[in-house]
Amino acid sequence: MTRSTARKTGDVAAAPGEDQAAVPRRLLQQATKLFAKKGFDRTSVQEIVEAAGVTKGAMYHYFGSKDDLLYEIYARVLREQMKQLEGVASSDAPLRERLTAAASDVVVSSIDNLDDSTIFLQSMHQLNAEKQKAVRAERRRYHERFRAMIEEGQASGEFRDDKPADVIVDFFFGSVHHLGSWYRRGGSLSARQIGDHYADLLLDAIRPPGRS
Amino acid sequence: MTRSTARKTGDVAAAPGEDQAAVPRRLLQQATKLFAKKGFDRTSVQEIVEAAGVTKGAMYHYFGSKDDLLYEIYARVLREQMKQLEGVASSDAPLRERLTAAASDVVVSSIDNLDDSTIFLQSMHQLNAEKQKAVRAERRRYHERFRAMIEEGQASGEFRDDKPADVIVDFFFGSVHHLGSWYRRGGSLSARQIGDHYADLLLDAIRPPGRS
Amino acid sequence: MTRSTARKTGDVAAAPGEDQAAVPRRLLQQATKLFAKKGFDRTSVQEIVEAAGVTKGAMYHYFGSKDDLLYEIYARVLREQMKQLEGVASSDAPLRERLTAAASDVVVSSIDNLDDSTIFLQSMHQLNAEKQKAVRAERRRYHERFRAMIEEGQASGEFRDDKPADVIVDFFFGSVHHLGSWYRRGGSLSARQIGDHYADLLLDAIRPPGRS
Amino acid sequence: MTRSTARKTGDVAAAPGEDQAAVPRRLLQQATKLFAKKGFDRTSVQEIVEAAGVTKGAMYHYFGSKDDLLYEIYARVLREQMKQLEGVASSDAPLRERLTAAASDVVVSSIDNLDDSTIFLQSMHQLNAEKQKAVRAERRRYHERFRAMIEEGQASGEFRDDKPADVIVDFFFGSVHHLGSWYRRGGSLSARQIGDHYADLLLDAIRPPGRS
DNA sequence: AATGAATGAGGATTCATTCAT
DNA sequence: AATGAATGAATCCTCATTCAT
Repeated sequence: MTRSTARKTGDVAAAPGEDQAAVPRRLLQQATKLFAKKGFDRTSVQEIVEAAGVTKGAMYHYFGSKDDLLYEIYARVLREQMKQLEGVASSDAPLRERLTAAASDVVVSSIDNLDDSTIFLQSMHQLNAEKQKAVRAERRRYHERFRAMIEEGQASGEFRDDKPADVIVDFFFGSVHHLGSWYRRGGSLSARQIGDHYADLLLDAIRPPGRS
Repeated sequence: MTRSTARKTGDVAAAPGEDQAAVPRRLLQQATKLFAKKGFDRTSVQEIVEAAGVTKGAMYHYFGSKDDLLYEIYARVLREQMKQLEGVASSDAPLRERLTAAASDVVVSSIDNLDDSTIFLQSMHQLNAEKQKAVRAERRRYHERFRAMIEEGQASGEFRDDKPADVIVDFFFGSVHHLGSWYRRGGSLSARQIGDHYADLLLDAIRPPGRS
Repeated sequence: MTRSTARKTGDVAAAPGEDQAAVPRRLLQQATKLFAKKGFDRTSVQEIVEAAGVTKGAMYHYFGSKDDLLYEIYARVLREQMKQLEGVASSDAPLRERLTAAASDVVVSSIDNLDDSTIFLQSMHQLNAEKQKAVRAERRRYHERFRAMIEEGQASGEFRDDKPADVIVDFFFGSVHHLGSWYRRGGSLSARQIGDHYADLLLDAIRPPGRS
Repeated sequence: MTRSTARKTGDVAAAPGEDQAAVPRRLLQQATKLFAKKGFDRTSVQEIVEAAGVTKGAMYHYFGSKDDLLYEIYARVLREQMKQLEGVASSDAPLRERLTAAASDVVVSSIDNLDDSTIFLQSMHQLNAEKQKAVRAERRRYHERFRAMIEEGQASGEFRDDKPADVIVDFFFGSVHHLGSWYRRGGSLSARQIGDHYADLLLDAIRPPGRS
């Protein structure tokens, strides 16, 4: 997402909305790319503003700090993934279908936004304490929503209940968060194929023992 | 100008604890602790040497750079896990037992060295290119050894073969590497219990479809 | 991020002397003085910025490195001497007059900027490879322009041709570059007197044998 | 000189004299090479002792400091050139022959020991004050001996006396000291050829005006 | 005569951030 | 809304030298 390639100013007076937004968005885009590539601490504010074609002053006009940039990146991803999960989880499809879709979707969206996944993996602990707490809280909400589906299946007997649901959730999201460390675009498997494989592995792993 | 293994002046008398430990070992210990807690980039050499009770000069006497410290930490973990895997994988137990043991063991050892796992997760990309390559190469060897067991089972029909073995390996090791981001000592589950759960989940995930 | 020529806030009022001078110029001035006095390696960036009354950050705002400072010093001298030489060499005075003037002028300008001469002598090899190459290239152009005059006279029979022109050039510029190591202001001879002596010595040294 | 290539220990007990001396000599040799190549400040004691195949302790056993090393290099060159000059200058050959020989010889010996020339040029000011004074004093004695010959000729009318003798001396030795900055072994001219050219240029430069 | 571990002071450089304009 | 000069603290690393053995 957020692909929005380089709209140059053009009509200065008219259409103010988009161009106005362009600077913060460009900053976020470039910051994402750079944080993913070099890590948060190894990326200087100077590099970010240069990549975005603005000056430092402009950046500090829109963002309070470098931390803020990272936080905004997280917040957006979190927001989107949460929205997606809620959509799927609360549909009235059968549980197995909902869980499969949720699992596959989060893989696909992680791959579509590989940079964000990478940053999540590597840079979260570099946020200041307060923001880190906020991110963790939001992530927990996400996990809880996901876990609820598993617990639902454990209660109904559809899923094995000899393993704590949160161990299963952490097991699965570990895999998901690590996609950035090995998945390379242009490989032989598409994002959706990986998503389906991962969803299958998860669903099969939690079949009740003795059931096919 | 590194290495200098084991000086041991002959049990000097008093203070048997940390102070006794050789300087390089103390440095590695403290660096591991700090890197895990604050991240590689956020940890200064000054902090490390203070924690280890030596001077900067001493550190640079034994290690060529801060990078080296990180590299040595990786190298040790990698070496140990590889040794462990080789022991288990080449035993003459049945395949499922071998894979179960290998999976459970790597979880247990990751938990026993939680700091190392955390560092692995967060800091590998901060190594310089050359060392990063060396670490990746070693890690690949490890994955390949693990994957060989899965392929063995796929060939014999013991494991499903509708998923590429390396997808399965990455799926599983994603989970393993993430232990550091959620497991807290003193929780309700022991390292071995987590290990067994993870091994079960893996083994069940790769049962051939339609088999219990 | 260098250059920033001439700010001049509008003659602020008091203190017309050094304080007024733009930051980059003050830095260059003090660096020249210090490099000449103590050598490039023995001069710390700290000393330079203190002498210039600015902070380290300010210096790195204008110059990419300590090397850059040295390079700029060279570049300015080289530029000026080249301009001077070109003016003299391409006039339509007789060859001997042109060469005499060029020789005398380069001595006078070396003495007028004794610090620069000293630095040239002592510090060029401390520049990084790339910049050193640039300086050498420029210096070679200078020497070639000078040599061309000598070759012109060798061709016309005005100067001896039993010695390679470039040996003569190196012979003479060795003397010139060494001025900084012995000439002291306030001695009995003025810069112009030295210049005339040196020019005479050169011109007489290259008279054709058997001619007064 | 000081070529003395690598006599390996061999007979340990016997012939103690030479091997004993070998360590300091090797240190001096390697230091000379390194100082010439990288400059005094850019050369670390570590590099020197490694090149010489000894340890730091050994070096500090023989030399009080890094400065000492540099000083010894100077002292040796100075001693040798002075001896050579005295030999030539006090012979009973005609003055012009003596001066020609002295000039040519100092060029040849500078080229034969190009490293020492380079060091002289670049590193003298990096000695501590006291040693620097000693070196300057010795060099002055050398110049004075050389100047005496010129003054002798000025008195007798053999050489021009419209230029101060010391200006002539500085003029000439500037050229000599700069040999290291342009002369490359393997060029088209031998050391002796350069020496003869330089001596000719000097002698012709100081002919009385109007005389061939 | 020689080792090599350890010191501790100092060096160049980077960087997030501020502020006058 | 935006600039860009300036800050100042922190960082990694180098090195000559010492000293117990």
